[in-house]
Amino acid sequence: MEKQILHVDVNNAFLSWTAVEMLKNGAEIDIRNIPAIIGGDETKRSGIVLAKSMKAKECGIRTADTIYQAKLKCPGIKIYPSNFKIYRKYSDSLFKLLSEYTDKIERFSIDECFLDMTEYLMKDTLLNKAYEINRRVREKLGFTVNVGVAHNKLLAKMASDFTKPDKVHTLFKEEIETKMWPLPISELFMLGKKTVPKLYNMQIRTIGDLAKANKEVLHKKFGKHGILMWEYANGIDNSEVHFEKEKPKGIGNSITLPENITEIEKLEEIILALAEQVSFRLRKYDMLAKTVNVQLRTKDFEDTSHQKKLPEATSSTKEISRIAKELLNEMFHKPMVIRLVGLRVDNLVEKEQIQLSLFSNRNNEKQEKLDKVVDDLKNKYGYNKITRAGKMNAGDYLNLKDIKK
DNA sequence: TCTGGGGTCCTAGGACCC
DNA sequence: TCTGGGGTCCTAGGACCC
Repeated sequence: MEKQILHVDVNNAFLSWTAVEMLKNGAEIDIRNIPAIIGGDETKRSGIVLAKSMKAKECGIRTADTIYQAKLKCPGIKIYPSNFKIYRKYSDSLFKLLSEYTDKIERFSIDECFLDMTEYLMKDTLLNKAYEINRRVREKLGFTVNVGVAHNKLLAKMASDFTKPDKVHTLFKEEIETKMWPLPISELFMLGKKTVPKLYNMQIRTIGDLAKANKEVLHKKFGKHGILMWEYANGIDNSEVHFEKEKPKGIGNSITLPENITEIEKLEEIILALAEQVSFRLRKYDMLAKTVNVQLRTKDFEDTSHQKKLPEATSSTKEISRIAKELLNEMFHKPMVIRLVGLRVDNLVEKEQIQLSLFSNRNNEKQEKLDKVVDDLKNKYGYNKITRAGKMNAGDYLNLKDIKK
């Protein structure tokens, strides 16, 4: 049976949400109507554009531009800081409203949802629902969304990306040729900046070109990705709306350092702070990790990473930081100049499953209790207030405000 | 004061086993 | 004296997404 899918995409999410919040707090101006961006902090060397207003877009500003570039393109641009706590709040309000339409919602990202509306079989009914969602979000929540309507997720997502803002678009099978095939391949979901030039060299410029290209040639040249892009170009996507909450497959935190670091001792302090952060999040999910991974980025943007599989899954801060330090020492050699340090854990398993099948040892139990005491304090008084005694506060380097869910 | 941070999935090569 | 070959696990790196 054919599915009925909606894709709901918030227009300029971070900027719109900031605008709504500012208006609520009595602001005179609506930053959606002026050249404005949400940007990182240049003094912390995280100066990139996270979101832009339509007027900023007209200046040629793109997401992920540096703030520096944005100022060149549009002198006088207004810049506002990001605030993920607020984004979460508005994202939740959207999700709640959409939940009135179906339980089968997949939260694809903080500002995008897929809805499986297969219960609305009549095309007119489905379209009416799409328009109703579009209108009610605007009226009740104060920001706008695009809604894409189609028979699968890929086409719904492509549709919501057509003209913006505050629009409803359809992309049914019979519309693929006229609405999607003329678009440049760069518009196709999953075609990024590495693949697009390669396709250009093969004289494949539009999504239509790709749709008509030889599938086997693409397979040979791009592997699985080649098959995927050919299917997407032809509007083929049989994936389901994953409406059930999924456990994370990995958890990581990384930090671009305010200043480059050349001393391994300092890197170790950062690693410790990251380990506290990552293992805290891991324990919040009641999960254990089997793999620890450390990433370094040099001043020249060269990335390296080392990882290690553990003999036993763990969520202990001490254990994770111990492994991470080993990995760091493997990777680091003088005279490296480090810009970014990252720590992530992968191969996660649920704690319950492990504990049933393993003898727990005394030492682990003690460590677990210690971690729990610290976690409870952090949950009660806020993450930043509580740090391990002894060390200088490596957390000072880290931007910890966003990690609490 | 140029280039974030959090994810998922895939690939290729080496080790190891039968 | 001509070096199989398939399968799995692990690691490092890369591509893509928002």
